[in-house]
Amino acid sequence: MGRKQRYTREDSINKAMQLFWKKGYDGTSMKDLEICLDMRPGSIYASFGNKEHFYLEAMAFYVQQSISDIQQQFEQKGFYDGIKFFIKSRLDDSVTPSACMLGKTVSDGVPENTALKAQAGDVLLQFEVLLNNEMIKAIDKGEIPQSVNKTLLAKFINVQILGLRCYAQIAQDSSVLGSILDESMAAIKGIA
Amino acid sequence: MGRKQRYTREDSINKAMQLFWKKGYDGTSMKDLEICLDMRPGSIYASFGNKEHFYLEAMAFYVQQSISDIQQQFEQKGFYDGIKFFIKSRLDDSVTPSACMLGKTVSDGVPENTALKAQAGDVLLQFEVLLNNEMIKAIDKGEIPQSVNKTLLAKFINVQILGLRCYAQIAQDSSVLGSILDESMAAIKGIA
DNA sequence: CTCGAAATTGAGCGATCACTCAAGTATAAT
DNA sequence: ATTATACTTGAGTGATCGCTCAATTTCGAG
Repeated sequence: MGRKQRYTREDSINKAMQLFWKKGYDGTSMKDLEICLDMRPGSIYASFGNKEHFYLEAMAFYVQQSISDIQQQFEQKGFYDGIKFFIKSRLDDSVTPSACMLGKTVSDGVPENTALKAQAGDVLLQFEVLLNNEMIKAIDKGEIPQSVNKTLLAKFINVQILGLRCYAQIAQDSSVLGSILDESMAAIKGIA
Repeated sequence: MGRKQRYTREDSINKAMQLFWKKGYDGTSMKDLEICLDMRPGSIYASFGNKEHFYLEAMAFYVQQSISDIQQQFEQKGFYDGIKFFIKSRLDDSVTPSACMLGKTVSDGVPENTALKAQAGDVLLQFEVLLNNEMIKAIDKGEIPQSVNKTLLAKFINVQILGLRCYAQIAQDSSVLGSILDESMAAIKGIA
């Protein structure tokens, strides 16, 4: 009994994620979301609580997608090339923002919304754990030497991703981005 | 004749810069600025036009300070150590944000305020010209080899700075930041 | 067809936003 | 003192903000 849902939750979160990602937390108004989702305020609040909670869900969705994507890259291409093509696909993508949503969230002003920054920061650090685990697999396969400082390398990779994806926003052509990425990859391999 | 100024322009811009830098464009309200500067809206608008123009001036002030600072570092410490200590002093500074104001501006949402992003992006690219010129001096001094790809190295350095300063916002302790910076510096020297 | 449950709606709330401008105040020359 | 000028003031503008909730619509079960 009861009325049918007009919207699937996942589709709404996906659309909201893209908007939040592009325009940021403060830059996205509820009115923007109403238009983007074709939902009225009452429906949005019934489904997602408030704006902050909605952003948290959107960010969690972003993370889920990113993680499943990079793990797929690792399976297909190994450690180094997995990282390389994960980054490359984001630098080349012209429909979604090139910058990392987590990096943007961490940098985004408003110390009032500490919960958003805290979650973004936490997830960024969790990503290093994922990298750590993948390095262990790569060591088993002999792709990278056992001597590598895994913790440091994971952080260095994070810095490269944040830097490249931030820089991609101002880079003129994508071929130069490819060259910088090559240097970053060389530096990553140099640590091992 | 006429009334004396209660505020010096430079001091007001400096205070506004710190606020904008910390809270971002959207995150900073005119009310925030009124309190921070101890000025009433009329005075602010008479002196600085509107919020967007004020931000542009604050960003220009930020750039001016950064440039004079890094050039001083270059003079005192040479090319590599100049860069290293320029970054290090920003990573360690606990009073101003560790993130680069230009990077934050470029990442900040709101595609409406394209002027802000455009200026931030332009200045970031101009910074590469400054690095280029400094490399030429360093080549003359024999600090770096003539064979270096100056354009690429300048962009790579930009990526390192943006990445490190973004990451600094989530890093727990500063000693690990120093280690990552060391790796970045090794990578920079590796390109030459 | 009736009725209760589930889902959606949108007018409208108080608060805050960027911004304006007529009025007030302090200064130096006359 | 008077006056012209430079500077500051803050109440108030309409617009937009995040958000609420009583009313409406749409469904399945009886």
